[in-house]
Amino acid sequence: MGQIVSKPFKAYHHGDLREALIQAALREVELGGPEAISIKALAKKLGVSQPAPYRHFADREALLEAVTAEAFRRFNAIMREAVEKPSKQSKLSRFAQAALAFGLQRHGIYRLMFASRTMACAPKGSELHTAAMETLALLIDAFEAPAVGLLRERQALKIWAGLHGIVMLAEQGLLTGESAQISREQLADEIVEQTKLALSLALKAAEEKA
Amino acid sequence: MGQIVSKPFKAYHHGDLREALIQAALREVELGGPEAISIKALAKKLGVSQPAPYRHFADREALLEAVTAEAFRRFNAIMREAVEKPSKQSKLSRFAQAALAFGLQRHGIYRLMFASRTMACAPKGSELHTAAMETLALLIDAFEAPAVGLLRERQALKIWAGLHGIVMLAEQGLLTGESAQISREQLADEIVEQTKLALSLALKAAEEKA
DNA sequence: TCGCCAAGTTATATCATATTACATTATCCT
DNA sequence: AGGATAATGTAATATGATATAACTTGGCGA
Repeated sequence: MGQIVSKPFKAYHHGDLREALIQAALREVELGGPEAISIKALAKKLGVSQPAPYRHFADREALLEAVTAEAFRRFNAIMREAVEKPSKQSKLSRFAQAALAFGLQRHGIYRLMFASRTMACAPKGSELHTAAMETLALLIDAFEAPAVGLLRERQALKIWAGLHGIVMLAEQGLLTGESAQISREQLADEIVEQTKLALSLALKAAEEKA
Repeated sequence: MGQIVSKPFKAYHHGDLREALIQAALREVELGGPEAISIKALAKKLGVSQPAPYRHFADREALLEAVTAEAFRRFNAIMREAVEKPSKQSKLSRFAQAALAFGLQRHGIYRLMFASRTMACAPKGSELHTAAMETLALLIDAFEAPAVGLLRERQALKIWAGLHGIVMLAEQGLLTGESAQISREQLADEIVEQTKLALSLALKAAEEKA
């Protein structure tokens, strides 16, 4: 679509600066995380003046929001794909491994989505918050268990928290056990499995009551 | 000790600017997190010139490191106390609840310790990394189970990740389930319990093998 | 085609980090 | 005691980022 690339002699108008900013910012975030985004640097890299971006975004925070939204679009697509793709593992396990891989490999973007001021400030009904809740919905959906909504949701939150914790702690260098290195993937799998077990036990208990 | 307070007429020398900076910074962090620390603002608040802090810290990052170290000292003390204190709950549960409470109530400081660039950059043998590993050691210690070191460590890491995930997601506003609000404390307890269960099952399996 | 408006530009205000050169006090050594 | 010297403060300034104001350009519709 908006491939304006074929214009080396600088036109006064960029073509689609807004989109170009988002894409360039995403690249920066991937490397250095949210704090690596600098309006000034982006403008320079795109060959426009520093204030130009302010025509498209009220301030740095607004740009971050747009970038985060785009990041969520991509991330949720990847998660959806991971869950759909047929494999020997369970949907839940595939979701967990895909999320873990994304969080570790593209950690800058992951942090933007799940550990940034931008998200923390996003109010409950906002586009961003909704996008994040969509991720959660995918996770809940990946539970191939005949569980009541609320019970299943609780387990999903436990898994989400566990995965998030693994990603964040690993990147902080805090997941290194005493002696042996413990596989983060295996840790994630154990969390999935033990939570599945907890769910089935809770279901059995509820059944016996009835 | 260094209570220099009783000197309203400004002396040329502050008395103990280094310590004062750390304490003032801790207060700032408690409210606004790591990024709320501004050398300039701190200097102003303490009534010294902007460059004065640089006599005691090479740069902003160095100050953050010192603040983080102090934060860990306090946090680990609180965790130790929580584990020791006799109560009906298990040590592990007490640890979990205390850590959760700290992470939610003093979230700025928590982030400095467990989700800051400062910590991410701390090399493996550093004071900071060691302090964090001490926290993990306390958690492992709270496991009142006759488990082999490595197996117990794995479970501890799962719990740690789960707790960390709860704290971080909650503060991001992402722990809100669809309809009902789910207690974070209860969620933490469930993680502790299901991990305990996983440990006992793993022990039993290992026993049967022998 | 004329004029308007979206999207650029230059210039500038503000603020934070950090360095340099200078000033003052504390301390230590004879 | 007293003077050199190190420690700790200040003033002045460079650098780099966000953001705003006022001006300019050029595409597009009436």
